[in-house]
Amino acid sequence: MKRPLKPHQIFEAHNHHRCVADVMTSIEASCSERGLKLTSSRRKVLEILLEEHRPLGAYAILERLRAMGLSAQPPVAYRALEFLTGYGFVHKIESLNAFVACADPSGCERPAFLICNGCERVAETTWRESAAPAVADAARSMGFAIRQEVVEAQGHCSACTDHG
Amino acid sequence: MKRPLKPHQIFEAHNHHRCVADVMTSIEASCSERGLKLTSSRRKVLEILLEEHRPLGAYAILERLRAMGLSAQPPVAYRALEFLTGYGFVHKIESLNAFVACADPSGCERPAFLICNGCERVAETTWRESAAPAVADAARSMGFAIRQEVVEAQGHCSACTDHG
DNA sequence: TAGAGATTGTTATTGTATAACATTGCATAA
DNA sequence: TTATGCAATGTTATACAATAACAATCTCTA
Repeated sequence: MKRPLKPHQIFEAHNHHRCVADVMTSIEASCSERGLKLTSSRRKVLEILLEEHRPLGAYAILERLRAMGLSAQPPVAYRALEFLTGYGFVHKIESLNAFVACADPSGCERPAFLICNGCERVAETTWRESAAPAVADAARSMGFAIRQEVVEAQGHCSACTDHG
Repeated sequence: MKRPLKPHQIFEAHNHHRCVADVMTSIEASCSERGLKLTSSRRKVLEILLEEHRPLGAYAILERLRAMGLSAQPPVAYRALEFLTGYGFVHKIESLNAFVACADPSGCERPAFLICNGCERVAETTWRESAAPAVADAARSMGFAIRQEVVEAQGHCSACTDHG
C-alpha cells in the first residue's frame, strides 16, 4: 500500500528504504499505464534522486551515474531529467538549479517547495486552484494567461531553527 | 513626481525615457538616504537593465558593458548585480537565470513575476502577507520559518495571446 | 523485413556563477 | 599627516549548468 510521506515528514527520520521502494513502484505503474518507457538511464537517474532525497545538481547526478559504471556525458543526465520532469516524476527547483524526486507522483498537482537552507532538504507541498491569489488577480486583470507557476520558499526547517 | 508603472503597463507602450529617469531618480535618492554607494559599474548595470526593460542574462549585461567601453569580466557584472539585488533595485528571475530592474523600487515589498513566453517581457506585481496561503499553512504546520519566497508565473500576456 | 521514430552515444560549445588573489581608493583613527 | 582597515575593483582561472549537432542503435509496426 502506497502512503506518500506528508510534507513535514521529509524533515524527519523515516523508513527510507520503504519510502524509495513505494515511490518507485508507483512510478513504474504509472509508466505502464501510460505506455511510457522507463529506460535504464531514466530509471538510474530516478533512483539516484529518490535515494538522495534532496535536490541534486545535474553534475552531481552525473558523478553518481559514473560511480555506477556508466560513461555519462551531460546530455545523458539532461535527457533523463527532461523525461522525468516532463511527466512530473521529478521536479526542478529553479532557485537552486537542481532536481528533486517528486514526493507523491500519484497525487501531485502543482508543487510548491519549502527549501531548508540549513540541512538542504526540501519539503514538497501542493495546491489546487491558485497558488498566489494576489498574482492570479493581477494576471486576470491584465489578461495574462498563466500556464505554469513556480513557488519556492527558502528558510529553515524546525530542526535547523532549533539547532542553529 | 514619481508614479511607478502599474503591472499591466509593462506590456504596453509608454514613455520609456521618462519611466527610466523616474526610477533612476528614485534609486539615487534611496542610496543617498541609506548611505549606499551607487558606483560607476553598479550604475551602468542598473541603467542597462532599466533601458532594456526586460530580463537580461549576466552575459548579455557584460556584452553591453563592453559596448560602453569597459573591459568587463564576469565578476564585474555579478558584483554589481549582488549589490543591486541585495537592496531590491534589481530582481533575479530564477526560472530564467536572468535579471530585471525593479519596476517600483520605493514601494516594492515582495515581488512576484508574470513572465510572457511570447514577448519575453516581465510584469512585476507585489503582495503583502502571504503569497501562497497553502504554502504558508504547510510551513506553519511543520514549524518551517520562511525567509523568502519566489513566485514566478509563466504564460502569455494579452497581446501575445491575441497574436499567437 | 523495411522504414519511421524514439533513444542513446559522443563531441563540442555556450551560458551561468564563483574562487582566489592582487590592487586601488577612501574614510577614519593614531 | 600618516597609518590602517575596509570596501570596491581588476584579473585570471575554473567549476557548474545547459544545449547543439550528428552519428549510431534500438524498437515498434506496417
